Amino acid sequence: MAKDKTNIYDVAKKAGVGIATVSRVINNSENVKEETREKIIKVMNEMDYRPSKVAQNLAKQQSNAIAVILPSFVDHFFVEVLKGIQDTLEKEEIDLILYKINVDENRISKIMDIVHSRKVDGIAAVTMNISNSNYRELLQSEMPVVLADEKSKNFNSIYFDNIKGAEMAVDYLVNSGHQKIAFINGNLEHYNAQERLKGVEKAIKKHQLIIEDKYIKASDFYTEDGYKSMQELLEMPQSEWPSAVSAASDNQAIGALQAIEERGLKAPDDIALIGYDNIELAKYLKITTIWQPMYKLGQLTIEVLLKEIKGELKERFEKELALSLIKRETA
Amino acid sequence: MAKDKTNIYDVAKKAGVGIATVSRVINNSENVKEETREKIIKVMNEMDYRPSKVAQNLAKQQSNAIAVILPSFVDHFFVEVLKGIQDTLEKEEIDLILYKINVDENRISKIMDIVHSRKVDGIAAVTMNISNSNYRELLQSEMPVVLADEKSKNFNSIYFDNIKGAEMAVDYLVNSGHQKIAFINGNLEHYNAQERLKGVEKAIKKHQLIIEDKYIKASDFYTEDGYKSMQELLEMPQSEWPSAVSAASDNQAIGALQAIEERGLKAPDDIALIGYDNIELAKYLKITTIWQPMYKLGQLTIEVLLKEIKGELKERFEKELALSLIKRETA
DNA sequence: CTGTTAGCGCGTTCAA
DNA sequence: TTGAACGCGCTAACAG
Repeated sequence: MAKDKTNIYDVAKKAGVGIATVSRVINNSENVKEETREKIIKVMNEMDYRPSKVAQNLAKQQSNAIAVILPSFVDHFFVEVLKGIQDTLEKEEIDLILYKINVDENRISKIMDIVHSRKVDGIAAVTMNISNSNYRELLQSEMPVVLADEKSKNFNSIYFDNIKGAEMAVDYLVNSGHQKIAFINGNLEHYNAQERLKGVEKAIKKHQLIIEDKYIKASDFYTEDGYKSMQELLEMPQSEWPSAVSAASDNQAIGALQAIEERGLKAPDDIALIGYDNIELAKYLKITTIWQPMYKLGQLTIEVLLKEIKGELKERFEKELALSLIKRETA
Repeated sequence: MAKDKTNIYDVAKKAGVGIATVSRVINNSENVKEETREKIIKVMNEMDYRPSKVAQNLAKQQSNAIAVILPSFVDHFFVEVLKGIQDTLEKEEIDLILYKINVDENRISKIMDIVHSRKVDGIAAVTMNISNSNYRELLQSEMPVVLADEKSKNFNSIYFDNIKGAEMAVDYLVNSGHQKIAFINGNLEHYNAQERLKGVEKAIKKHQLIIEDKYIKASDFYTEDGYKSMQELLEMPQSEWPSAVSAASDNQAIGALQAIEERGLKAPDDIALIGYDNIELAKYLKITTIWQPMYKLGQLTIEVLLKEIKGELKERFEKELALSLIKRETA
């Protein structure tokens, strides 16, 4: 195979200098005579030469790229986080390699694959629940890591208080006069779902109410899950219907809303409904919800990761992002 | 800096073989005695060795990664395309590097940066309007490229018929009895917007109607643009209001819907509204729209790109994906 | 200021 | 079946 890409030797030869000097101008080193620099730049342009990132990576032992690991591309929550990530990354000259790891896969193992590939300088893992697994290997690898949407004592982490969020939702419903409240939760394998259940129970207890098991649903965080759960609720005799429903995600709330409207009912008149996340859809569907600042989560995650990569982070970073209730029309 | 990563030499030494043999088992070469292979695998596991992708890339002159270039992370259109891309890529062991190129940037130049970086084996460029620019350099680079949402005679391309789509929308409105139709277009710098305008004009002419300039708006494809355009329309005397509006994107349609409802009006009773794209939001907001199969676009794009990379594509690939009208409640 | 040389970690002939 | 040696393209001492 004839070599077709011009390399640093070609440039050096044509410019009549050594490759080190060419390398110096590539890397904007100070110690190059202005005259020489200009000449080399001229030659590089003539030959349309650009250094091979791959070779640079190998030599420098760094890649100018980070990995972003997501559990899903479907969920608007993650899309919003991704926006924050991308916008922040755009300012730097750093590539974004996107990985999706499904819930049923061995997360740590997959992440270690990424670590060992040397393709990235750091990893942002979103909602990966690493902390409960055998993360030692990852820790020891000394790869810069930031966990987003997950609290951790061992890694940098930026997270929300799920207990508080769920509690806020129920508080709001109770303060609006509701007593019979149902909770449509996500999959309890998710730590976030467990926490939110705790928050609901805490609030219920605080208000000296009780919540029967039949009012607690748990499937997954998606729209269809919310739809089904709401249907089940509405299949009960009307006298047993909850007067308000709290969903663990806006996606579920949207599904629930569908189920409500299909019955000819309305939120909040017949059944009040509150979501969780504040995805864009919630705004247009006017769903009252708990706002998790996802964009900011992505933004901050990258800022911290970049600092860690540059060695500017002196100690483990840990931060809780504040939640807030967005009052709209469904509750 | 002490070397901390175990490399192929470490493995070879510990296993008492040459690095070539280790390399052979890494790459599943046939010509290795079973006994030797097992021993090497054992050692690799013990040392938790994994080959450096970067070094492999440099040696093999390929990267097992592709670039996906998008104009935006915000737009649901692109998110949907991205889903199709990711799902298709997931089956292969190929990394996805995401690039965003803004409209005001020199696209070809940016793309050539990616080409020369050697970080990817192929490029999927979505809605990049490469064909009108000076693409020769890209063509000559022989980098596998697929253009998505853009028709091209020089690159593999998968696209929609924008003229037909806009025409379908207007046809539908006219057939529903509307005569005074407004068109909220995207930025005319986009080829797609130009085409859609043509489609509208074609349909109007076909039905022997006329469309006054004041009924043709052009800003950008986003929600706020649709909102503003609709506001302008509604600022005219009520007698001059269009009875139906066709928007060039669902985002615009959503904004337009907002403007309509804020005035206490309803679609379709007061003003009929049809969108374009069929993003998820449109479904929940019950917006009648023209469906561009975005997911399929992403899927097919990657399939073609992978074939091209593998050298299985004998000739330039070109395909138009069919549009369809999704009737819902706003028109 | 500049050139030589030795890596970076792996793939791949070419002999053996 | 195997191993030695060279090449991939570039960076980083080191010497000059």
